[in-house]
Amino acid sequence: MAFGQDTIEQLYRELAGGRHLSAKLQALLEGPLDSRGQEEAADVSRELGRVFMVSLYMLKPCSSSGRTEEVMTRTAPETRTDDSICLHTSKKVKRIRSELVPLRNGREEMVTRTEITPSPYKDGYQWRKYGQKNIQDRNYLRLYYKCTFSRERRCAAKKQVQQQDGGEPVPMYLVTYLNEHTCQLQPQQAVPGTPATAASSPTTTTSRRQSSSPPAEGLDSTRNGAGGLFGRHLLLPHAVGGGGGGGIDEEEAAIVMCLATVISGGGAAAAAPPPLSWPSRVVPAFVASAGHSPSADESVADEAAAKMADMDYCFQYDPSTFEAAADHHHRVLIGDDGDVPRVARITDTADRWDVNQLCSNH
DNA sequence: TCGATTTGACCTCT
DNA sequence: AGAGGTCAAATCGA
Repeated sequence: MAFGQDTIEQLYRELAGGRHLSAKLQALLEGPLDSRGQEEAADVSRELGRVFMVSLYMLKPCSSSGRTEEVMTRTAPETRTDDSICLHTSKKVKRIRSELVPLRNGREEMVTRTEITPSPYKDGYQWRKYGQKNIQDRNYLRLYYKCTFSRERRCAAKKQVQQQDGGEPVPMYLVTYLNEHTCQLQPQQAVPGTPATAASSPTTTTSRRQSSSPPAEGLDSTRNGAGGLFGRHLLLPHAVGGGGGGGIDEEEAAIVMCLATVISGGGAAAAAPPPLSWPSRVVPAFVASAGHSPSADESVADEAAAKMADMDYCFQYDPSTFEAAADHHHRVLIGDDGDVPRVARITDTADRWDVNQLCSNH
């Protein structure tokens, strides 16, 4: 899953454009639809389809390339620990992830961290391999490790290493850490290019003989030297907060859901996976009803701000989406979080407020 | 001899 | 029944 800054910016532009198209389409559908309007709506619809295609295309190759410098997260709450992505972080997902994860063997364990890394052994702990398994639809075996001190110190820490498919030229590995170390050993500060020794400092135990299993080849970072070139580990923030992940299908469903919510204008915001982390606090500045100059409406602002703060859902804000929201008879809440402007679109429905956040993380 | 890895069998869940 | 995770005897190398 490779998302360079350029890719994210391009993706953002696509989605922002799609959001604008959605508003345009909605406006067309709300008015009388003559033949010319139908034609225009069809054009907009086709363009929307293109936005989906481009966005999905931009996301798709990332799931298999395994090289990224960007923070990613999974969105599906299921417990599989395969690689899967969504662009942004969900507080809700994080909460789910931080709970105990029931594994297939009936036990419950805590996923404490997930990494995509070219050097899965450079984590500063000593591990003992206790098994490997062929996983369905995977080209490489999944390797299972326990903390070397699992017996003598009853350390429950485990990790799973899964080489990612299509990791050419540099193989990438999804490393899932289960349970915290209770062996009281501090992880070694990995020094790029410096092979760690088990005697002097805790690190992953390396095989002393040639392995017969394919995934072991090149896995040892002290052998392939990957640590020096690729010492940067890629954290999946959902998992930093704890949690497992979803499969590729779930991932794609989540991505489509994200995109669909953007395009649709977000009536189902509360049910959709949130892309970006929401600011720690929202200070409402004013509420502007569409078509009117900003007016003080503190009760609405307070209510909306409270709702926003309780939600995980936000998108990056840009003027076009803001205008699109305003154009469609929604109130717009503008707040700020320190020096970062926050914008939300508020839909006043019969029995509740729907607040769709459009925020800036610039 | 000791400790780590390998690998087939077993267990549990879906 | 199949899949994922774990166990433990066999194996290997220092």
